[in-house]
Amino acid sequence: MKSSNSRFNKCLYFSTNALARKVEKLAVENWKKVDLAPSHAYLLMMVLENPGAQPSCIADEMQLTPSTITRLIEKLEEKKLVIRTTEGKITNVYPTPKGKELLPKMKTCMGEFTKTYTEILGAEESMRMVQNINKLTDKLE
Amino acid sequence: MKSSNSRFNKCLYFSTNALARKVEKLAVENWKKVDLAPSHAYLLMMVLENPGAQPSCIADEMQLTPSTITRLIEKLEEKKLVIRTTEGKITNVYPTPKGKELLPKMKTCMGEFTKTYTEILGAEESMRMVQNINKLTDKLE
DNA sequence: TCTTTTCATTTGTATATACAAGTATAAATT
DNA sequence: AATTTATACTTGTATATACAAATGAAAAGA
Repeated sequence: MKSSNSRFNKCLYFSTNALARKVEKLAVENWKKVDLAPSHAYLLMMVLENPGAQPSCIADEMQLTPSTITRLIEKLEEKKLVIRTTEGKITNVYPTPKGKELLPKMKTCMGEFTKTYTEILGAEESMRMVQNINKLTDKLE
Repeated sequence: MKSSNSRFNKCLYFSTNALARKVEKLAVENWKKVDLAPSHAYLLMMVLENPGAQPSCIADEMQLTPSTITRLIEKLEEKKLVIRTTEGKITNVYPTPKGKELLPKMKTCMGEFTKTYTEILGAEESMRMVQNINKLTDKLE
C-alpha cells in the first residue's frame, strides 16, 4: 500500500517509521554481501576508520545507547571482526586483521547501497532529503 | 550528538533510523497519557474508525506485516480494548466499549503529539517533511 | 466430488533496541 | 586517607518487529 493512502499518512511518527522499515529492508539486503547486519557493518566501519574507539564514543556517533553498542560489539567479536581491550574504566575497540580485510568490500557495499537509493530517488532529491532528515533529527534535540 | 556531526550523516539508512528513534521516543512519551504504546494506539484508532477491520487490511494500512498485527491485536485484547471474531477464514476486529471510551482521549493525545513536533519544526516545515517522507517511502516501492 | 492451490491468520523463533540496575574504576570532596 | 560522586561499560529484562513455517478455510481445477 502506498503510504499516501494510509489514514495515518499525516503523522510524523507513522511516516518516519514506515520509511525506516523500508530503508532498513533495503539495507539488510545490501549488506548481505558481506554477511553483516547494517548496524554491525556501520559499527565495524567506524572502528576501521577509528581504531581503538571507545564504546561511549561509538554510541554517541551512531546515536544508539551504550547498551546497544555493547551488544553490537559482542556480535562482531563473535565473528572475530573486532576485539575489545579494557584498561581500568575504559575500553577500546580495534578491528582484527579479518575485520580489516573486509574494508574494501564494505566500501563497495556502501557505494552500492547509496547508488541503489540514489537511482530510485534521484541524486539531488536523495541528498536533500537526507539533509532535511538530519536537520529534523537535530531539532528534536 | 548532532546527527550532522556523525560520519554517517550522509547515509539514508543512518539518517532515517536516527530520526525514527527520536520520533518514537517522543511518541512513546506522548501516548503514555492513555497507557498505550504508539503502535497499539494507532491500531486501536484504526479499529475505532473502522470497526470490524480485518488484520490483513490493518497490516496493509499500517505498513506492518500480518504477524506483527496479530501480536498487536493480542496486546489490545489483553487490555480488553478490542475483540476478535473469526468466521471461517476471515477475522474481524472490533473495539470494545472500553476501547470506545478511549476515543476522545486518544484524539486529544494525537492532537498534542502533532502540536509537539509542529512547535519544534514549524507548521509549514513539518507538513512538508511528512509529505516528502511519504513520497520517499512510496518510491522505494 | 476429490484434489490442489490460494488466502488469511497465527505461531515459533530470531533480532535490534532500549531502560533500569549492576559493577568497577577514576575523580572529587571532605 | 576515606568517602562520595561521577563515569564507562555490561547485564538482565522487556518490547517491537520480521521471516518462515504451520494451520485452517475457501476457491479453482480435475
